[in-house]
Amino acid sequence: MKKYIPEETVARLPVYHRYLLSLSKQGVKNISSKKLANILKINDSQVRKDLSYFGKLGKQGAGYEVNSLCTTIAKILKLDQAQAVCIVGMGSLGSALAAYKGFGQLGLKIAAVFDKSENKISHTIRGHLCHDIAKLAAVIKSEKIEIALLTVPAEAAQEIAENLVAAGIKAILNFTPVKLFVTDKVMVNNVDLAVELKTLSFFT
Amino acid sequence: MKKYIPEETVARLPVYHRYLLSLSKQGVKNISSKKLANILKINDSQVRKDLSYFGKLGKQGAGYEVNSLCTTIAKILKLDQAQAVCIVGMGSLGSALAAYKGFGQLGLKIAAVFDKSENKISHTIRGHLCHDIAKLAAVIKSEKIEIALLTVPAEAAQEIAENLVAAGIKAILNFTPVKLFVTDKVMVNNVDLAVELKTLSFFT
DNA sequence: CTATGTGAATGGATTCACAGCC
DNA sequence: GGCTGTGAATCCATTCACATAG
Repeated sequence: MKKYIPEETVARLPVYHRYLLSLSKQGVKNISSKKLANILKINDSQVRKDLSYFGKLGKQGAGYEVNSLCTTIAKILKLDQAQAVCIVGMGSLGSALAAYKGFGQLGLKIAAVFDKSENKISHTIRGHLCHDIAKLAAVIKSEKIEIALLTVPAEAAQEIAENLVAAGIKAILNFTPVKLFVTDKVMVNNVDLAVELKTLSFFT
Repeated sequence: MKKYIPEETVARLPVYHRYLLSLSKQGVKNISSKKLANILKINDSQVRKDLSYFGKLGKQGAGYEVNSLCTTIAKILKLDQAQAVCIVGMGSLGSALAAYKGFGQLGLKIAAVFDKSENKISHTIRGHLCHDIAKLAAVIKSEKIEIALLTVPAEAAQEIAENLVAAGIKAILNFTPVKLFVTDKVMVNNVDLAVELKTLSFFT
């Protein structure tokens, strides 16, 4: 078990988990790093090094036991814990996310959604009661929310991010095109469709 | 002008462009790599190195001229060209993307949308006539489409990606959780919400 | 003999540091 | 003085290669 784990490694864990789950359903008992790597089109020592950050999970000569590895990764990623998340900003993207069925499988639960608009507050959107964004801190604390999906307009992003941090949020998935400036104790991941699309068009 | 440009550099260009555009609107004439870097929370020599891949764009002692740099980046990213894109798979995500207003600003135009379902084909979805996915190749060729957004179910992803490549697509933005196996002449970028969310929950 | 776990080597992006120009 | 452009140095993830275990 190492102290420092590269973010790239953590980002591959969900991929390993997804494939191990399907192997498990197919009744496969064991798999080698080489086979796993071939399927995922990566290097086999990458698989071994990634997994070794979390202990000696395999058996020399035999490979990795599918079910137990799957469970171990699920624990590492806290897929067994039903973590509370909130969605801040109920525009078209926020609403679409609120309707996303996959949260449960990911060990996540939408515990609150927020907007500042009068005609959304206190209404139910995609099955979730919309709170006034002014009550962000109170709801985040009472619901013990640690992860926020930020889907507000760009102009509001930085200020609301600061409110989220002050309220005790530990991680933000930022869908706005703004580079958020927050303490590095808070993890920020960015999903920026415009960047993805523009980058692609360079390569055509 | 160098031969090889790191993908990371290309991914930062849209970010530079977005900020330069807002500076331009504010009437700012010049900016130094240091100021730009401070705003974007990156290193100033990173900014200079990135830009230097595309020529000597700045002036020593004076920095970069905002408007001309903005235009130069727009050209590099082909934002001035109205490239044709298609969306393959008109489920909830595909439909949400079809409704996205930002394509025009990005120099992109939705030239076609596809689905295989009888009750979508030949219907108009979010203002776009839905084509039969069986006619993928013909429409891609006639509309000169080079970029595809892939929003089909996971099971179908690899097969359809192969069809897209065969039809002459140059870049795929892959929203499915499947690692696509295609010739490396085709650029593939992945947007995987499940990976983003699971990665975040590790860090809480 | 098979396959893991890991130190060493590699490769590529980031950062430093400074020569050169305004 | 101020600031760019860039070779050199550094940092860090990936890959290699092998000692070790089953």
